[in-house]
Amino acid sequence: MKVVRTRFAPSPTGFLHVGGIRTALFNYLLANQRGGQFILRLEDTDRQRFVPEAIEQIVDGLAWLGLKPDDGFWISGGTPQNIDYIQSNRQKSGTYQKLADKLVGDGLAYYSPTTTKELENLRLQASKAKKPFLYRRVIDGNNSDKLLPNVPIRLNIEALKRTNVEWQDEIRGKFADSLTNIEDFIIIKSDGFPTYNFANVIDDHQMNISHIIRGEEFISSTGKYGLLYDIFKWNRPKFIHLPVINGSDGKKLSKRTGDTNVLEYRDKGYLPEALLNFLALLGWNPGDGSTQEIFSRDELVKAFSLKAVNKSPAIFDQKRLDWINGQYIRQLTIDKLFVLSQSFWPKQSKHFDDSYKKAVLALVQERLKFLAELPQLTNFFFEDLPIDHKLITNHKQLSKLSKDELKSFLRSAKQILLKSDFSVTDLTNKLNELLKITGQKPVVLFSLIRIASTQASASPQLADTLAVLGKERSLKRIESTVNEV
RNA sequence: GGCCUCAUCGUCUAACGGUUAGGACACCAGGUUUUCAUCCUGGCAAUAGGGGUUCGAUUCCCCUUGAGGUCACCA
Repeated sequence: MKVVRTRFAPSPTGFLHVGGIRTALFNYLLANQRGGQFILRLEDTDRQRFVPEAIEQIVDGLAWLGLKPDDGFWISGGTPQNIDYIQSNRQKSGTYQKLADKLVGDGLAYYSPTTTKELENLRLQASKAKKPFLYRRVIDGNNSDKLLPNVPIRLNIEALKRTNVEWQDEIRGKFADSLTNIEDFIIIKSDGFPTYNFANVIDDHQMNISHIIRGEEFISSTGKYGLLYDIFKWNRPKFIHLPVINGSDGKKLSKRTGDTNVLEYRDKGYLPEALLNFLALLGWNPGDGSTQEIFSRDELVKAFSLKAVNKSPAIFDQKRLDWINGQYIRQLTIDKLFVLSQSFWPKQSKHFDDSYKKAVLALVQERLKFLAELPQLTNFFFEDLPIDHKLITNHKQLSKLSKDELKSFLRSAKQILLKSDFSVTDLTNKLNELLKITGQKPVVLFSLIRIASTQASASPQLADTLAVLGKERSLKRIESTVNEV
């Protein structure tokens, strides 16, 4: 049985987005499930669009998600590793040129001197005539025999002496492309770099890749790759084309609809396991009738199967991601959550010790969807907010009360809380006593005390909140509200 | 336009050719002694349309429609 080797082969032209991560994830899952290897290769043959920072971003993104390759390019301690998995380095060593030369020698490829401008013209004419344009050797005329400098090399389709290519997709079945639809595509560009079409086939073969899992945008060019495998008499790997992930509008991901750098999810406080869980369920489902929604990394590895991968496109649903992330946050112990939350606390929290912060965290854990929400949910625990009169005037019941009534309730509250030891149980008892004494409903009294002690529109349970705030701070806030209300 | 892919609730999806078409997110309502949230209960909501095949079609076939991909010296 052949060893399973999958690869993720991004092009360093920009940041990694959710679609790329999902592709990486499925490659990772298959390799891990079959005890194989997951490889990272850098496809940097487009020198125009090359963005050096993208390399580090890709590695950072994968590292954050825990999708570390078993082999291939990586950066460790700032030092690039296995740089022979970078196509530009392989280009330098002549890997691609050698094979292209062989094809030229065999008459299966040729140097094509037709200029870009001439090409543009031909394409324009074809589109005017409503005919598809296909590049063929005759267009070059007699020039193609001469060895010219800085000229691209094209594959000679007619010299292949065949009419079609067949190939198989593991989840979509059989495909057959007529060669009348495949032009003499460029394999080596005029700058000497291979095109993706050429390099990916050579690399996948030389790197012993067994399964190619990539986006469905490659379906229409897979026939070309099949041709190349046949020309070189190489065994083909298995092809798997994943459905696209679209934005919330059902169209291609855009800035507005979720096309964000994965590192932004890290910076917003999404947990890598949650993002992975969410992405795994976009285009895949165990399909065994189970209704499981939350999968740990190990569970995904175990349950994953190519057979259960979907064919239809999925839409990126932020709310579902938030829900899954919330589930993961709730599963965490306070200590673990505390470690993860380090960079998300509001500024004023630096004046407080860890145990206080942990107590706060325990109260907000169940309402966090992502860690960046921490400041807005907890700021009143760390600083005395100015009195916000609207909290009372906009309140259904409180707005009906006079100032004197409000003051009197707050004074009673202060009096009775003064006698509390501020444990949650005692606070609960005292607050209940207060209800009896004043004869007020909880909705009135508790709302009032909550607003006075937090000045926030929402907070955790009253007794819990007061207990964490502590006696001194709570009473001081109630007192100042009495004065200003 | 040529070639190709896809089609179940708004969204992610389940359903050996036989189910009251299931679950989850979202939304709505109620409950858990205040709010927000969590949690619980309930509700709304789908097989794109038309033909076949079959005793029986979400499922198999064809057509239509719709959505998408691709037609680069980008990947």
